[in-house]
Order: sequence, then C-alpha cells, then structure tokens
Amino acid sequence: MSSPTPQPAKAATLHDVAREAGVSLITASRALTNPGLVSDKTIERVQQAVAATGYIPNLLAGGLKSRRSLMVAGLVPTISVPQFLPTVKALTETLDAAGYQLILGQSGYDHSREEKLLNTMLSRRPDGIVITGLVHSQQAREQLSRLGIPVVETWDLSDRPVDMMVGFSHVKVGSAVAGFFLSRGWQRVGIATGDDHRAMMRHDGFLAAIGRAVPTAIVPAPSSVEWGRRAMAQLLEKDPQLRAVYCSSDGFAQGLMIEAQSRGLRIPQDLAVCGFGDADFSAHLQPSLTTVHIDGAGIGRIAAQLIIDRCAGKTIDQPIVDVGFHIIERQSTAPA
Amino acid sequence: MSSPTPQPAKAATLHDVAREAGVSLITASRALTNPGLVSDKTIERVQQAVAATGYIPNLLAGGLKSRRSLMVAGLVPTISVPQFLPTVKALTETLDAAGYQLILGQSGYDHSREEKLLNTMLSRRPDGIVITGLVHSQQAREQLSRLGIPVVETWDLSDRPVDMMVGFSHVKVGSAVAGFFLSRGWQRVGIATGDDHRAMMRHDGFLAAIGRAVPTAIVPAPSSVEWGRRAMAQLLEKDPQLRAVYCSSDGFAQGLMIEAQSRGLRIPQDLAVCGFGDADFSAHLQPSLTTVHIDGAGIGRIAAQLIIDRCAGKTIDQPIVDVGFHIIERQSTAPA
DNA sequence: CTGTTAGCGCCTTCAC
DNA sequence: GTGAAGGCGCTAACAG
Repeated sequence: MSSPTPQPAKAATLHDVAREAGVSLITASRALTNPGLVSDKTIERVQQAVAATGYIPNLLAGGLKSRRSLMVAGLVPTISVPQFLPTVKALTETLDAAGYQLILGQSGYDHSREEKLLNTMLSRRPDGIVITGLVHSQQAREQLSRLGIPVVETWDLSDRPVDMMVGFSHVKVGSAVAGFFLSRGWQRVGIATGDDHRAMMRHDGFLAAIGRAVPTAIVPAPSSVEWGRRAMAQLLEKDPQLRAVYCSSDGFAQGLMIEAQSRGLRIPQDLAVCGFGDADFSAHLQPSLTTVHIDGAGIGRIAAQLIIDRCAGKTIDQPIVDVGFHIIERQSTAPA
Repeated sequence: MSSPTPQPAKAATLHDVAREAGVSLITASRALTNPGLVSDKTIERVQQAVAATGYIPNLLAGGLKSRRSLMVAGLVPTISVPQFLPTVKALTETLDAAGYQLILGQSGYDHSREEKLLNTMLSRRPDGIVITGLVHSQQAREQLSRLGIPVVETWDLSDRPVDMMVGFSHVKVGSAVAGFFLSRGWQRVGIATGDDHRAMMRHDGFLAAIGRAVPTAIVPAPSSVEWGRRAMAQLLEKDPQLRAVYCSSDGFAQGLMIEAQSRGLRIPQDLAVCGFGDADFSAHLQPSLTTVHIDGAGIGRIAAQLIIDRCAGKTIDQPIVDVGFHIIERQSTAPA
C-alpha cells in the first residue's frame, strides 16, 4: 500500500479474482466463460471480484491452452482501395459480434509478399483466415490445408478452393458488360483496367464476349481517378471515335469521364462509360455512372459466418458461395 | 507414417525443431530470436530443422512469458470513411516493418462503445494502442494510464493527453477556412458538417472566426456524397444567396457541388466550396475542389513509431506532435 | 455445482 | 556458447 513505485500496478489475474471472490481459480474461470456451469450466487461474487480488482481477461493465455485465439486474420491487397471497405467492415462487425477480432494484413498486389505475410499471420495462430482473392502460391495452399485452419477466399471463385469461397465470377462480369454494350449496338468499344488479377479476369471475359481485340489501357493497380484521366487520353489516341468504354473501378471511371468531358465529349451521347463496384458516389456523378454492383458487405458477412460456423464445429453444406453481381444502368450508358 | 488420420498434423513446436536439430529447446529459441548468442553452425542447423518441420513460431505462447504480444490495437470510428485510410495503411506498414501486427477495432461514432471495445482490445494484451480521436471516457482514460501501456491519440490535439498524441487543431482548421473565406470578401457563408466530435470542433472554430451564426446543415457522421446533396438543399433554403460553404469532408463537398450545379449554380462564380481531407479525387473534380490537406499517412507513421520507440524503452522527447494542416486552393474557391 | 491436476509453447533466470 | 528448471495466465480433463 505504501509502495512509492509509480510504475503500473501488475495487472490483476484470474488468480486475484478467485481469491477476492473466495472461490477456486477454475470456478472463477467458468463463471466468466461458461456461466451455465456455476451457481448464480457464485457468478455474482466473481463479477464483484472482477469489478473490485479491475480484472481484464488475458485471451493470449486462455488461447494457449484452449487452442482458440478468437482471432481471424484478414488479408487485403491494400486497405486504401475503397472497394473492399464494405467487406472489411462487415467482416469486423460480424466477427466482433461472435467474440472474434480481426487482425489486418496488407499483401500488396504482389503475390510474392503473400507467403511471407501469411506466415506472419499464422504465427498468431488465428482461428480462421479470410483472404481477398485466391491463394496463388502453391506452397501457401499446401501449408494452409495441412494446418487445417478454416480459410475463406473471397471476391473471386475458382473450382480449386483451398477450403471455402465467397465471391463471383469476374469473367462473367466482363462478358456481361460486353454483352450489355453490344445490346446497345455499340461496336467501337474499349477497356481501361488495373493490372491486378481480378480486373484482368474481367478484361478477359470482356474480350472473349466481344470476340476481338479492342483498344485497351492498362494501369497499375490500384487504379484511381488520376489514372483514369490518363487512361482516357490513351484510349482516345487509339480510337478517337470510341463509343463505349468499360473501366475496372468506379473511381477510375470517374477519371475517364472527367477527361472525356474536359475534351468536349458528351457522356453518354458521344461516349458511354461503365464502371465496376458501385461506389457510394457513382449514383451522384453527372451523369450518374452505370456500374456493376457487388454485395461487398454480404461477402464479408458470409465469410465471417463461415469461419464462425466452422470454428463452432458445424458442418458447412455450402462451402462455395456465389454472391453474383448485377449491372446497374444509369445515365452514363443511356441509349442515344 | 501409416497413420490414416486425415486430420491436420499437430503443428510443429520449438520442441520438435530442437530435437530435429539436436540441440536443446532454449538454444533453438535463441537461434531464432537472438542469433547473436548462438554459434553460426548451430543457427544453420536450427534453420534447417525449421524448414524440415515446417515450424511456425507461436507468438501467443512467446508473448505470455515475455509480456510482449507484438500486437498494436488500432481503433477507428469506422473503417468505411476513406479519410482515415492513409493513416491505417501507414500504421499497418510501419508496424509490420517492426514486427508488430495491427488489430483493428471499429468504435463507431458512439462514445459509449469506446469503453467496451477498449476492454475487448486490452484482453489481447496489445503492446500499444492507437486511437483515432481522443479518449473521452474518464474511466477509460484512468484505466489506460493505470495499465501503463503506450497510447497514442491521433487526428486531434488537446492539452490533456492520456499518453501521446499526433494530430492537429480542428478549431484552427475551422478558423483558417473562415479566414480564407473572409479574405475573399465572402460574407454570406455557410457550413455543412457531420455531427462527429472533430467535425464539430472545426465548425466551432469556423463560427468563432466568422463571429456570428451562419446557415448550417448538420448531418449524421460519416457524411457522404448523398448527404451532401441534401445538405446543399437545406442551406439554399436557409439562404438562396449563399456565397461560400465549408464542408466537413471532400466526399460531402462533392455532394454539395453536384446539388448546386444541378440547380444551375456555377461554382465558384455563384457559390464557392471548400472541403476537408484532400481526397484523391478532389483535384480532379470539375471544378477542382479547394480543401484542407492533412498528412494522414504521416499521422499513422509517427503514431506507429512512437509506439515502437516506447516499446523499445526509448524516451520520447516529443510525446505531442502537431502535424498541422494547410489549405489547398483550387478552382472551387477561385476569386470572382 | 465445485475443485485438483497438469499442462498449452515459449522465454526468463540462473547455472555450467 | 549452451543447458535445466520454472513459470507466464489460463483452461481441458478428470474427479468429487
């Protein structure tokens, strides 16, 4: 009591709580984590002891024994692309509600970092892993399945999941947009895309549906408004008569529209534009932007639930979930 | 070898590595975390054993004894407001480079959740905490200082830090924008703002510098393009002759511009607009948006470094860092 | 419903 | 340079 040390008091442990409450260690433990096994009177005494001691559980210690860290690793290419934000948000919230915490990792758009980051994450012993995109490294794939930890690959689909998947087909998105352009009668079409794997899959689907090469501008991911302006300039150089262009993100599309408009082109009368992602601003641009809507929050919610269910020992009847997509037609692609 | 169990092989522990390498447990430990204490030959043997066993360190276990979790808790109001993204990104990257991992928490814009979230985070025994904004709850403040864990409050300044601070004065931002408007000779000014604490501080600074009440639109945080359109409508109802308006974010300002333009107002000739945050698109809007630039990435970097240094036992000579701000003048506030 | 025992995997402390 | 004990804080597995 008379200790003059200003240093932080050693944090209370469950031991202190148990002593304060006059019960054994394990009873205190159960009162907090499994109250069904303990009498109401005891629970109350323990809770009072918790308040009195200022006890904060140490999940690290508990996790060591129980082999449940209550953490889930989330890997995104980069946090600064708004596209994945609703997913990260829903992931965090759904996990939080179930007592799990998200630890965030940025893999960059470079696959070589993927393996290293994964190892860093694994050393935290997460109860699950949610990855934006597919796991590409074969070594990482094997390691993950060997470890047997729940993995959800998101924002894409393939027939070779590491474990579980929540996403949609980027190839189909590309061909759907191409089909939409063709249905409008637009033949002189172009594409502006970031160079990341998923955007390139959409690019491939677009080309396949068009059936021939088209003017293309490829920029380093993540694409941006600024890159959009440059991409538009490039495309108009390749074909000044371009009638419609598909862009790999809405911010990117906004940049193309700005550049086109600043060159006196009218959208959609002279040039139609379609984006991807349905950003919050897209409906409010002038003209409003036609885009492909993805339920990003849904992806996060479902991915989290898959992890939670798997950790709870439930069997997953549908380990691969296709959330689909749909084209939202707005003014930027209105018929002439 | 002939075990038919398809279940995950029990992950290798340091014990397995040591046996494989023919050294004791502790030598294996040192070879990995403190190679200076071990002979080169031993290090190599251990590293081979690591590769052979597929060993992944268990930081949970190590942290239990060493009392260093190598995790830092990061609290943001919500991940989905782009404003804090550069901070989160820089934070993640700087911490990662020093071997720390960020665990992300969303406190919402509701202070009551702050305490609960903080407790959840503390149960992971983070080595540091970075908070967006100030810690408001008195109980939380006391708890944090009692625990003695490094805390950085960011994106704001006050004279009563829990521990360390990296930010700038929102009141000064507000008065600077007001001063800028007045220097242009604009008297009929208005303000559109989200209702979060920091935006309201800017609001207060703005009003104080103007010296009287002005038409105001307050929307629930986080503000958005859509809220911007509504806010503009409200403001024009209050004063159809409004000459200049200050908005609490750039996306929000974009919404105001869109609404104003759709009503036939010319920006900046009829109405000038200033935003806050210098989003990536702001320079590219038509007209380009005048805004207040904050070095968000710098805040993240400095906050991470403060935590890292403190954990390394270094004394911090400057625990309160003012990163300042500056107004970026663009077309949306060009003089008549 | 409650308690005892025995670790989880690693690192600190002390010895050699 | 290396090793042997002991314990970080908690919880599974068994008793009673």
